[in-house]
Amino acid sequence: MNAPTNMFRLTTQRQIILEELAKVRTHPTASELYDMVRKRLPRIGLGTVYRNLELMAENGMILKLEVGGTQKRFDATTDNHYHIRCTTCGKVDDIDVPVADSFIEKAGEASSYHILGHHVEFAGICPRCLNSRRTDSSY
Amino acid sequence: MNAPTNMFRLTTQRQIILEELAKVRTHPTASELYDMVRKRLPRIGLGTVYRNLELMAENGMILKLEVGGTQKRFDATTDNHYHIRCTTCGKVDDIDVPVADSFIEKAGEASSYHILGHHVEFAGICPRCLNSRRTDSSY
DNA sequence: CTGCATGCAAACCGTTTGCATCCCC
DNA sequence: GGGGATGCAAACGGTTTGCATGCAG
Repeated sequence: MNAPTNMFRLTTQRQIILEELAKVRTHPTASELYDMVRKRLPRIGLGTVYRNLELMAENGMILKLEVGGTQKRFDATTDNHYHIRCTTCGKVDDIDVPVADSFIEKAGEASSYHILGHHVEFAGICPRCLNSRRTDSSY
Repeated sequence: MNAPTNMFRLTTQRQIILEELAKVRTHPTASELYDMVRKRLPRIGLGTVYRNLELMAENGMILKLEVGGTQKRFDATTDNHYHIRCTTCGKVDDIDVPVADSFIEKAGEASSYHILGHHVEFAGICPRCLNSRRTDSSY
């Protein structure tokens, strides 16, 4: 048999979803991405976006971020890095805190699980939300 | 006015939900907890469980874990500690890796957010799932 | 021609909410 | 008696899925 053809086809939809995701640093949700993609492919279905994001995540082409909040978010940068989520507006940004690979080692010692990876999520309030909170004393 | 009465009443339902949650180390989902509570209060409604878990989380009596996976999980231990989630069966356990408070400091330097906290989640395969995988080479 | 991929819409599942009733203060 | 809490069921929002059609290889 020849070169494995089990790699999925790069259809127009897949290409554009990937392009739009790579364009932004904001880790959009599926429906945010849907809106972005729809500007270029008005007839695409939301199901197609979900299906392909799922597929690409399985293939390691993108990251599915299972962070807090109600919706899943997607990330075109696949190497491990940490995130910060605004507890007020829900936005998720990258944060430039060095990845602590030593964590994996410690986790291996501390647990009987077979460790696969780790993720750090900071919680905070983004500058924009901070600004609109001058009269609030709830933190 | 006298002592603030804005603390909610400790109804039977609330007490039992809290007790059942404190009993286990497994960070149950709302409906797992519902099943546990129902053994003692057969007529309790799922809505009541959700409502009270939400309330208790707001009051800092319990933790709402916004970890990966589709369902939220709850934790009666409120001090910061890290978790590990089995990517196969979805179970979430505590993991005894020391909390890196220095993270908060680094995050403050690295970001323009007002940092509130952080959470570390390890991913792995739990011993039980490892066992039922002898013939699998997918990792 | 054949099969994978798509668009569409309905189903699904976890969670939230409206409302009538209940119960504690 | 009054206000919060409950049980119940319906609504909700995000995600998944079934199916007929479309399109690339």
